[in-house]
Formats: sequence, C-alpha cells, structure tokens
Amino acid sequence: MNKIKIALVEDQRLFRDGLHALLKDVEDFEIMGVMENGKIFLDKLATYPVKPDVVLLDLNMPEMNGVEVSKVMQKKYPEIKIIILTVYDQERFINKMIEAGAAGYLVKNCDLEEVIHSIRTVYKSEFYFNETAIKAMRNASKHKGALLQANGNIQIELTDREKMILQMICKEFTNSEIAEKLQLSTRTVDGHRNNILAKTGCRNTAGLVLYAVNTGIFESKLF
Amino acid sequence: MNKIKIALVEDQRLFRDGLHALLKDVEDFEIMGVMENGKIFLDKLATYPVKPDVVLLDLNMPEMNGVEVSKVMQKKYPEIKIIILTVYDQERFINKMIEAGAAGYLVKNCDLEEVIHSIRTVYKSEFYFNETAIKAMRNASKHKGALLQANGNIQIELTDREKMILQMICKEFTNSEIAEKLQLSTRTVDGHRNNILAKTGCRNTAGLVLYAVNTGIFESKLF
DNA sequence: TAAAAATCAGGTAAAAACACGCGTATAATT
DNA sequence: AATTATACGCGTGTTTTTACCTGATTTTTA
Repeated sequence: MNKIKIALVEDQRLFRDGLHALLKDVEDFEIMGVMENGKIFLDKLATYPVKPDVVLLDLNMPEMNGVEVSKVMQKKYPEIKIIILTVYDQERFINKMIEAGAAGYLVKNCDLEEVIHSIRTVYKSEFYFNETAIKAMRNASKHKGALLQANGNIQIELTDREKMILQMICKEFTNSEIAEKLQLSTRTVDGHRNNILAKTGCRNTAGLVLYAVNTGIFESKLF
Repeated sequence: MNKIKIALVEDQRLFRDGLHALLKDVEDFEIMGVMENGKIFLDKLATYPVKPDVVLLDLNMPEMNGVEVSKVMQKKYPEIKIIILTVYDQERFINKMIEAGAAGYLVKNCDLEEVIHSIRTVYKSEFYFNETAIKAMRNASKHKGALLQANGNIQIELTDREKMILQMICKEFTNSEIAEKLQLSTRTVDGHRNNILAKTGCRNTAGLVLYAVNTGIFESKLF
C-alpha cells in the first residue's frame, strides 16, 4: 500500500515539531519533509526527486505566506495537494486560498482526527473545507470582486495598492507621510484610505489595524 | 527516581496535543494533565490529590490568560512552578509574569530541547528566562512604575483604567463615545489616551491597537 | 470595449494629537 | 507626620489628521 507523502511548512518550531510527532505514527502517512517557511520549502521542493502528495501550509509565515506559496505551487506542481493551516477562521482569506489552489483549510484549533481526515480527503482529489469556509464561499459567489459596504460580514479583498497603504498605516505613518514615501498626493492616499474603510466596513484606524493583523496583511512582531 | 509531574494548559488543540506528544516520551517527565484553558485547569487542580510540579501555561488564552492563572496559583499553590508560553517575545508582559510568580518563560518558536531544559531548570527551583526577558528585567529595575517616553524599548505597564480605555479604542469607539459609556468627560478620555501614547511610545491609534493586540490587552477574534 | 484600479482636486466636519494647568484621593516612603 | 509618587478626574486651548462627500482623468486589466 502506498503511503501518503506529506510535507509540513510552519514557522513556529514547537508547533511544527508537535504536529510532526502527531502525524508520523499514522500508518498510511509518510512525513517526507518539515520546513520552517515557504521560501525554504519551495527551494527544497525543486531538489526533491519524489514530490509530496499533500502539503500542510501555515497561512501566517514571514517571508512568504501560505497563499503566496500556493500560487507558486499551483503553477509549478499542480498535482500536489495543499492544505492551509490558520489560527483563526479567516473568512476573508478563503477566496484567496481557493483561487491560489488550496484543496483544504484547517483551523489550528481542530483535533488530530480532523487533520488526518483532511489529508486523506484531499489525497483522494477531494476538497476539505470546514463550515465557515463553505459559508464564506457561498457569500463570495454572490459578489464577484468589487467593493462592498459592511452590513453583512461578506468581505471582498483589497487591491495591492490598498494593502500597501494599509501596511503603512499599521506602521504608524500619517497620510502625508505615506504620500511622501510613495510619491503621491495626500489626496490620493486619503482616497485609498477611505476605500479601504468602505471595503472593510471599519469605522476608523483602529479597525483597519485589526483587519490588517487578522487577515495577515500586516504582521506585527514589533512589540 | 521521581519523575517531574507536568501539566499543560494551552487553548490551541493541535499545539497542545503536539506538545504533549513531544514531551510524553521524555524519560524523567510524566504528563499528568492537559487542559484547554486556565479556568478548567484551576478547577481540575483543586480536585487533584497529587499536584503537578511544573505547569506550562499559554499566555494568550480566552477566559483567563496565563498571567491571571499565575496570580491565582501563586496564592493557592506557591510550590507549583510555572512556565509561561508565548508566541512572540512580549517584553512588556515579562514584569507581570514575574510579579505573578512565573518561574520561566518560553517563546513558542523555541525548540524541544529548550522546553525540556526549562522544565528541568524550574523544577530545581531555579528560574528560566531567555535573553530578551533578562534584558527587560534589567530595564524594568531602573524604572519603577511610572510613565516613560519611547526612546529605548523599556516599557512600563498601563493602569487598569488605561487598559479599559485602550480596549475600547480597539473596539473602534471614539473618545466621546468612550466618555459617554464610562460616564466621563471627553477631556478625561483624551487625557488617558495621551498618557497611553506617552507610556507606550506610540505615535497614533494604529500603534495603540498593535500594542494592545501584542500585549494581550485586547484579544481580536473579530475578523 | 467595458470594468476596475489608480491617480488627483475641492471642501467640510469630526476626531485625534499635543500643549498647558488644576484639583483630589490614595498609597508608599522617608 | 510629612513628602513623594501615582492614578484619576476635568478644563482651555491649537494644530494636525482623519473621515466623509462629490467629481474627474488615466491606466490597467479582464
């Protein structure tokens, strides 16, 4: 019987090693690699003569996050199944994950059985998403890709420029400072900021920062 | 030979189970309990005829965080050694941990060897803190408890009132809304806000929100 | 070609950031 | 007992920044 070949990509070492310990004893699994971030994983993957069947990818990683890695893999190795691991139910990211080619999605708070089941499921070329994910997908299909007022909790993604601005807001820059750094008019930055507020449904800067942190747009290891 | 009796308190199930798997095979360790939050842990602890020697406590937990649990334990079971687990180096929290009676402090990104070593160390009634922690302690001893401009990275804790205000800022309330809810003058809230800015060394609301999230003052599972 | 993204302009009002100062209560230290 | 430090409350200012509005042009992308 062929074992399912698995790779683990997760930046928190303890979590990574723990998950490894939990999965290595499953009879039909073979852990063929454990990496600490997406970049290292992609580099190593290129040198592997035999590729893994399933990859468990952490969503929030420095250097390259799970979605970015997925995108690359979808092009280069579309046959490898991807399961994204996240801390919270990050509904807003689910569209991205699916677009990027993820076949499954797990909250880190789930139990071992769910992990094992999801790996076997995606290995059979099926998809594994939890309830939150399914709900978000249904919502997303209604709205295709533009902005949206925040009444429900359906959310549409930000543009690259908006993410850039949002990251700089998180770094405590004012609009005029951002304008200067990006060589733009203050009005432009203000416009972007307002678009982000409208899209996210936040009331003010406080909300924007939380949104950025929780969606992974901004990674704060400052304090 | 007496084994070191260990309890694990961590809300993320996968991390919890993984750590359990990693530690259970260490020859001089005995995992006597694995709990998902501080409240459950304290309840169970009261019923245990034999208490654990060392407890690994997650810092960021719903219901009761690691520091709050530590405080209770210090009073009721001062003989039990506590090691706090955190995701990032949360320097600002270290004073609190020590005050609350923690004997050790681990970043979740550390390796298994460091965990094992820290458990054995605190079991011998010694303390285990990493470099960041030691640095923060040295800094803290210079400044006793007041506010401080942000030039270095030494940081002093906020008062209860300030934490309250900060939490409401994170909830996207304006100063006047906070004033109304707390039955205060807008000026008072403004004063608190400015004190928090001064203490934390942040430039604006964006920084305050990040500070709150990273120190555990505000828990954001909103998105 | 149509839609979306990115750019800029003008204005207004609210909110935040940053000065000061002033008073009271309370707890720790000398 | 007196001093000191601190938390907490409130006030008057000013300037900067944000929030929200309408409208427009150009470029990019689907």
